[in-house]
Amino acid sequence: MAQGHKVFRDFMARKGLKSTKQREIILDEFLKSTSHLSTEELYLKLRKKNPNLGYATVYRTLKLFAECGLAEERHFGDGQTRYERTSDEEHHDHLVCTGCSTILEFEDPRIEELQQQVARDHNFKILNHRLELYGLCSKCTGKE
Amino acid sequence: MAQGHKVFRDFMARKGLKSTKQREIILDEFLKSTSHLSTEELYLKLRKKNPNLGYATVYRTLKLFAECGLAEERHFGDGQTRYERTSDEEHHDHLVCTGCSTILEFEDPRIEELQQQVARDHNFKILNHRLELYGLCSKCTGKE
DNA sequence: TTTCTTGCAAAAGCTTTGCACACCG
DNA sequence: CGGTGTGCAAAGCTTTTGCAAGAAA
Repeated sequence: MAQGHKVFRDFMARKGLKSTKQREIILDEFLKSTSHLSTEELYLKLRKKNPNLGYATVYRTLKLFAECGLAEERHFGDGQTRYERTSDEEHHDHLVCTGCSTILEFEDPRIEELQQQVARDHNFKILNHRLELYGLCSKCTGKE
Repeated sequence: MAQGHKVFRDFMARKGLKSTKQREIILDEFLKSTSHLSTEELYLKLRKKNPNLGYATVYRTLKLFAECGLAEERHFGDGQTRYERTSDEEHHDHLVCTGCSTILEFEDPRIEELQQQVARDHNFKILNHRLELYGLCSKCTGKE
C-alpha cells in the first residue's frame, strides 16, 4: 500500500507535478479496489464520498497512474477502458466468463516461457503482453 | 474465396436477410483484404470505387460478418474496432509492434494446449481466446 | 406488395480538451 | 506570486440508431 503512494509521489516529484487532495483520494480508492476497474466504476465509487469530484479528473489521474507504472490500461471489448493495478508479483492473465462477466486471474510460467520463445524466433522484443481466455466459468457452464 | 460467399449466403437465407449489391461489394473487399482491417480502413477502400456507400452500411455489414462467423472483432487498444477474417485453419495469435504498428501472426500448439490445461484446472470452458504480445519488431528494436 | 436495406444525419457512448477559477509550492 | 490542477461544459471520436426513400423477394 505505502508502496503505491511512494511510487506516485516520486513520479510527481520527478515530473514537477503537484500533490492534491483529489489525487490522494483517487489513489487511495484505486489501490483499495479490486482489479479491472473501469473509469466509470471508480468515478462512481469516489463520487459517493466526494460529490464535487469531476469525471475529467478521474480520467486524467488514471492516465497518470498508467504513466508512472502503477496501473495498466486494459480493453476487454466493451467500449470501456479498464485499469488494473500492476504488481511486482508474477504477471497474470485472465479467464473472462461471457456468462456472468466474472474475471478470473491465473498465471502459468510455462506459457510465459513459450511466449518468449516465439518472440525470439521472430526477433521480437516483448514489452508487454496479454492473454485472455473467453468462455464459461464453472457456474455458467450448465446454464446456457 | 467461394467458401466465404457461401457461408454468408447461407447465413442470410437462414435469417431471412436479403442479398444486396452493397453486401456483395463489402464482402468481396473484406475477403480480398489482409487481416486486421479497421472499419474505417475498409470503408475508405470501398469509397474509392463506390462513392455512395454509407459508413453505417459498412458497420452494419461487418457486424453481420461477425455474426455468421466469417469475421471476428478485435480490439487492439487504439479506439478502433478491427475485423479479422476467421479461417478454418489453425488459430493464430499476434505480435503487435508498438514502434511501427506492424502486426505479425504466429501460432503455437504448445501454448494452445497449456491454455486448455489452465481452463480444465478452473473448470472453465474456453469458447474463444486472444493472445497478443506487444513490443518491438526486429526493424524497430534499434530505433527507439 | 411486403419486408428488409440503404444513406444520411442525428444521437449516443466514452474520452479529451478549453477555460476560468482554485490550489500547491 | 507563477505554474499546476480542478470542475464544468463543450468538443472529439467511434459507433449506433431513426427515418424516408429505395431495392429485393
